[in-house]
Amino acid sequence: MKVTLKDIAQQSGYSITTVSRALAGYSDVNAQTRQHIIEIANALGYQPNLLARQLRSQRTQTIGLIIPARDNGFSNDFFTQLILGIGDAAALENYDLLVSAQKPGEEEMEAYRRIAGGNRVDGMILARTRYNDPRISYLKSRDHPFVVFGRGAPGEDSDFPYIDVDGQAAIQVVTQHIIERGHRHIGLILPPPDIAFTQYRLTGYQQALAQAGIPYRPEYVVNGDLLRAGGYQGARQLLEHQAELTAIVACNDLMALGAMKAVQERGHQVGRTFAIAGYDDIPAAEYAQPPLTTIHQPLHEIGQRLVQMLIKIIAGNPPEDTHLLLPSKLIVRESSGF
Amino acid sequence: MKVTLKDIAQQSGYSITTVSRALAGYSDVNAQTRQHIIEIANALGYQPNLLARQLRSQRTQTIGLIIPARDNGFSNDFFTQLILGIGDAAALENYDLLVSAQKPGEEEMEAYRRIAGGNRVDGMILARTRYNDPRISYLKSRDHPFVVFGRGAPGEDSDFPYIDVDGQAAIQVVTQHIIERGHRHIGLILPPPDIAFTQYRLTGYQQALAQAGIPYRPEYVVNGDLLRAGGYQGARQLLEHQAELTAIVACNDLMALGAMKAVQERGHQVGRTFAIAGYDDIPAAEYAQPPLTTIHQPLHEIGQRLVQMLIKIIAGNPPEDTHLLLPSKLIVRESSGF
DNA sequence: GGCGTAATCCAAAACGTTTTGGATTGTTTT
DNA sequence: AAAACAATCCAAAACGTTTTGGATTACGCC
Repeated sequence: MKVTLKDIAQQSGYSITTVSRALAGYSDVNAQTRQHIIEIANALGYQPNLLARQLRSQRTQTIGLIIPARDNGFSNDFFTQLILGIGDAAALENYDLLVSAQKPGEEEMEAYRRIAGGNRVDGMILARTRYNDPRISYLKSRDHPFVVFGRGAPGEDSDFPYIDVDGQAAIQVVTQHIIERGHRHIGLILPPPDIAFTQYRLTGYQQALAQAGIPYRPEYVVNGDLLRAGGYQGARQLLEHQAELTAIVACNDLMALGAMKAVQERGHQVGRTFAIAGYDDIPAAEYAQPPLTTIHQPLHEIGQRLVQMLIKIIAGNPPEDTHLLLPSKLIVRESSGF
Repeated sequence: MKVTLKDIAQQSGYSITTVSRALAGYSDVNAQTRQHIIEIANALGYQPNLLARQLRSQRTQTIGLIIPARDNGFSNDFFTQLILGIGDAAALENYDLLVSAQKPGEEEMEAYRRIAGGNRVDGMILARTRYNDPRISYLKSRDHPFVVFGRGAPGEDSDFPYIDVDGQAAIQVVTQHIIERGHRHIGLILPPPDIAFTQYRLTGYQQALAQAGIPYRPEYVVNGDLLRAGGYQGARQLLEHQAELTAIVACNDLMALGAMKAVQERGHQVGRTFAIAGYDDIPAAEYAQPPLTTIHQPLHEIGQRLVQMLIKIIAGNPPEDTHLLLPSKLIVRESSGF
């Protein structure tokens, strides 16, 4: 049977209060008494009921995280990596993780209401910000602690705590790298337009072009679904209408791999006659043929920082700077040439 | 501020009991009253406090899962895939997931005690069984519902609910496939010996050899750490002392990829003069050069079945068969020859 | 003897639900 | 007119903690 404080109290002859305080280490209980109580607790295999403790103390030591359910059309590589980083960091701080898989949409909002509104967690971590994100408005309106991986889109005011990678700079750097390899006609495969970071990536691309004195041509830019299929289709579309292209930058690795296939099918030699670059540095990027030039984000570190920032916010002393922009790293591999 | 049943009771003039029963849909409350109460609840933005509900009703609608923290030396591809499967299935059944990242060892056991013993979850899912697994003994002794992905090792009695993939058959099939390609000197890179499934894999390998009339030679078998480095080292060791080898079967893809590197460094052409196969079908396997022949496990389906079985056990009516052995699939790619 | 102080203990309230076991009406049946 | 019944409501207990605000005792000091 479950053993409770009451059982220990009866067994030891002390009150529930004293047992509780003995086990919690308060100084107003006699050393011998405490010893005695601890022994009984161990003998009975006492484990505190965390629900009761949480209800009473109004703290859960838990962080909530809602991830997209599988069939949403997005790659999950990204989220699973993030979960690991968050999970590791949370464990170090003695927090657990409450995870719920939901499709974006009404069910997802319902999960936010249930988990955040239902007091199951002390704070939440969101990712992949969308335009006018209803999750953010909800949490803000409820005054529920949260941090976000990803700023709002350029137009929006991002007055919520976030950590982001400077995707604009990253795409600029990778585009610049492609330009340095001698390319002038460079296609771009963007994420869907409702994702908040899409605009930053486009701007980075435009900046690199401008810096090199290459005119920006909108017909070189398409949107993809962040999956391999989207990259494949996007690349085919580009190649069909813009035969002069000799390079493509894709906004994530899966799309880059899809694009690589389309480019190869068209007879180009990726890495020799055609350059391709991605973004994310997923494990498959390293093993692609040719290996994919890409942008590496420190996901594990990001997870840790998200947790640390959230915990400070929960504790009521948010860090001075709740808007963190982390740098990423260009990983040059063979797909962008030699 | 948080709005509770009490607030709705005051606002509406009814008692807390009636408010609770109205919202829960009991038939002993007048239709108009219910309507009125529901309206007030909505107006106030009422969200039930789940901690209180769980404490009172002794059900949490939550499944616990403890994953290895990052620096444990194992690949996490496997676990993250599993989390997604479990998360999706759990969401469908209206369960949430409580995840904690812990290094195997005393801290991990502590987490089991805290989470299972502390009433935070209705049941737990374990994976990667070890010899004489202390987690299993603990949960059994506590009578806490759980299911395991992975049987006990051959010698042990696996009298706990589990779902496993028939790794013995899988390795037999892949070894057989290599033999059919004409190889007679086939190395094997096993997982560490303390993992429960290691023995099954070895047996499958031996069976395939025996079936083909090839003598088993223990010097063809080494253990690796389930990481790329382990595969690399294992393969180097094999090649150094057993120069006659023309093929290597590795017990997971990461080790296979490491082995591939070692083999290539030695001047062999993988897929032509040398065959390599892995196990897991991680995303990188498809993109490896050459693409890796491997074993695909239906991880998403496994996650779903684990959840369904666990939920039945929690409800008190375990399914007839709590020992499920699922088949896997051989994925033939170029690394095993043409 | 009265008073302050320190050490040790505990009853009761509180966290926010759900459930139990009626209580109170009004209506129908005998 | 009494009895049975249906409809509607609710007070109080319970889940297992933590915390508040003392109570009790023993002791030293004036």
